[in-house]
Amino acid sequence: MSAESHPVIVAIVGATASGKTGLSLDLAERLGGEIVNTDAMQVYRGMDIGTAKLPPTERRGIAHHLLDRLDVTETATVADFQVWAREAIAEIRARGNTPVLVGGSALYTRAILDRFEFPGTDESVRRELEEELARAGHVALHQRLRDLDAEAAAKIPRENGRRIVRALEVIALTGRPYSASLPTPTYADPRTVQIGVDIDRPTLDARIATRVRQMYADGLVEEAERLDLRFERARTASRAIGYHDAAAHLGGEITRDEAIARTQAATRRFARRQDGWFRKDPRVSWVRFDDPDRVEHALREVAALDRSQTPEQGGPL
RNA sequence: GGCCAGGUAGCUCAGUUGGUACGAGCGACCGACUGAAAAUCGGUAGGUCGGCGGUUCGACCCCGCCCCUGGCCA
Repeated sequence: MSAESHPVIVAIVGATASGKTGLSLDLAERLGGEIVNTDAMQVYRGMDIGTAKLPPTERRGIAHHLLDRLDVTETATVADFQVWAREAIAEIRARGNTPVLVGGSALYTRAILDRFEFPGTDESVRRELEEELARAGHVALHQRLRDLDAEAAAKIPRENGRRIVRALEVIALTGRPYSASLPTPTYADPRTVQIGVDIDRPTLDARIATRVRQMYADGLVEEAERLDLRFERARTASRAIGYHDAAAHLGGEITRDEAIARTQAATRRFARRQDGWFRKDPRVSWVRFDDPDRVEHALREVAALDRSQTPEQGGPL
């Protein structure tokens, strides 16, 4: 297949509950697309209600990739996801279909779309640093980082133990300084378009409130009980919003209403953070969540890119 | 109706032995972000300290009355 006929990569971004899913299905239908999940938590099998995973019956016969890939006891990582997603995109394009990425994990999306390389990891190095963090505290570790890599230390807050540990890990592994800031966004494949779903906060907050209540009606508490996401056995999956609140209610620590309120608040905060990520990316084209012509607008963006790119510029990933 | 406890930031509560609140957590708002990212972390804005009178140089803290909340007794 020649480069110029390679379908454009489309990514739908935006806050949770903004309406990304519906738009992505419409676009996939119109473009001959397949969906690639870019949500860090929907990769887990069994985490359905709490992650608002689209049930198979509602997928309109469109292929969905990178859902249900891991057991909750496994650790999801951006680096793995980057590889999987790029493989999926290449396969979809090889079939002549358009990859439509959908999800709210901004770092995942950037890692897939942009030139973005991860320096590697080592379990024992990491564990040692984490133990040291717990033992000596973040001030001591930050001091050490400053001795080894003053530039990284200046960019990573002293209080952020997590990022300090990662910086020290990379330095230990590569012997080189750690780049503590994000690279200038550059698409790995120029034939990429990002569509953001724009929604006002009062409406978004109302949707989040409704969604969480619906999750409880649909059996989130039972799902949480079934999955048993204790941190010791589900290091990453246990961090998903909603499950610990449901578990706390299950354990009688808080009422159902308190659990719902907490999850709604956490989801709101999450949505704000997501929005911040996508808003500052100038490459995103925004469509209003309630614009009757949003699908047409999005299609126009894709078509515009198709026209403007020459074959030489648009190589496959 | 009587007694007790309490009314301090949007919420839950600290606190001042009378000298114009170091308030805290949560929330809200803004921001950072390269292998857990639905994570991790930083910053900012919010208070006539229930109301009205009194005592005092000065009261959120003392006195009186009133209103509200919870509990107990009738």
